[in-house]
Amino acid sequence: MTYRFTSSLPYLLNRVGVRMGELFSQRLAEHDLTLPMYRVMAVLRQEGPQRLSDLSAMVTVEISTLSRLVTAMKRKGLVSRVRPEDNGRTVRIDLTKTGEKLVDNLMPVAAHFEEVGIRSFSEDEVARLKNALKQIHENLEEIGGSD
Amino acid sequence: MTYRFTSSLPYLLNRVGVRMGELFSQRLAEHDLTLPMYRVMAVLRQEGPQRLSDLSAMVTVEISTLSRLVTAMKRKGLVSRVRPEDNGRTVRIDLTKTGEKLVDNLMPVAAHFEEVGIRSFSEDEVARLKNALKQIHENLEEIGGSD
DNA sequence: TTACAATAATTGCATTTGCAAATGTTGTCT
DNA sequence: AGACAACATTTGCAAATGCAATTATTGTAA
Repeated sequence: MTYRFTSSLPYLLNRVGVRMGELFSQRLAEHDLTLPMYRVMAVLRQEGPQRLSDLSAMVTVEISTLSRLVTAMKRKGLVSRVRPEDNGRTVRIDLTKTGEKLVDNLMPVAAHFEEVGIRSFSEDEVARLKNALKQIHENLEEIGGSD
Repeated sequence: MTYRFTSSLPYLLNRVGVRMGELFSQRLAEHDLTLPMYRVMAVLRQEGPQRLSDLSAMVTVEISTLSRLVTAMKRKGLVSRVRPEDNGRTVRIDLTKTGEKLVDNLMPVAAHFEEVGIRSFSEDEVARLKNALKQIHENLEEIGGSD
């Protein structure tokens, strides 16, 4: 069985990922938002306030990039950035009311695009797909970049 | 049933996609290559010479970005860029012998990482997963960015 | 308590990216 | 043939990204 690049997992993943991102980004642009900004807000909405490094792991974005992104979001009034008095080297990022309202409006839009993508699938198939993606991620976590 | 961002398809897709990319990129760096460069080479290897715009669609990379990327790859001797005499507004990108050998060495490495990711799956499950990803892409293609 | 390692976040700088505008080429309509 | 639209690629420029170095704080061991 020969290896076909266009049937490889990274290729297929990247392709749908980029496509979904493009579609949603067009909507986000109407609110002067970028996809990474939305992701940050969505994580904060779901998980509550986070340290920068934890946020970085959750949204899969380089920490230095994220630091600057948070600065921009703070300027827009979407998040707050506080240094807790009990640990002055960390920073606590939280959603503002504005950010909260915004992300609450946007999540249904994201849900819609997802709906379009999986339109032709049964609930069971969707569940299997998502579990597979989680499992793959776990399998990949096991190798630290050495193997 | 409430919407969970971290269970959403875009999130899960992005997460594994980025992770796989990071792992493979480390290997590519040893050859002074980037992930987009590898993708270009892999597509050319599989599909043969391509016009820039076709290549752009295949690798899901902005055409202007790709134009510059091809320039860099040409400088490295990985690809050639020829303007066909029968159509002077297109450009024909092709792998050089060097590029061909390189990508032939790298594809097994890519296959290995894929293997690690799907280690715990049956062949049948993998096939279903890949079909699902193709199907989702098709479903998303149907909306041109308006809906 | 002082010195030093470890952790967390930010910043400098070079590279990459993406949009829009520009360039060059082919097709079409009169 | 001439004018103009459509297509394919490239380039200008501003914004985003990633790595390495820097700054600041906390933990630890003598």
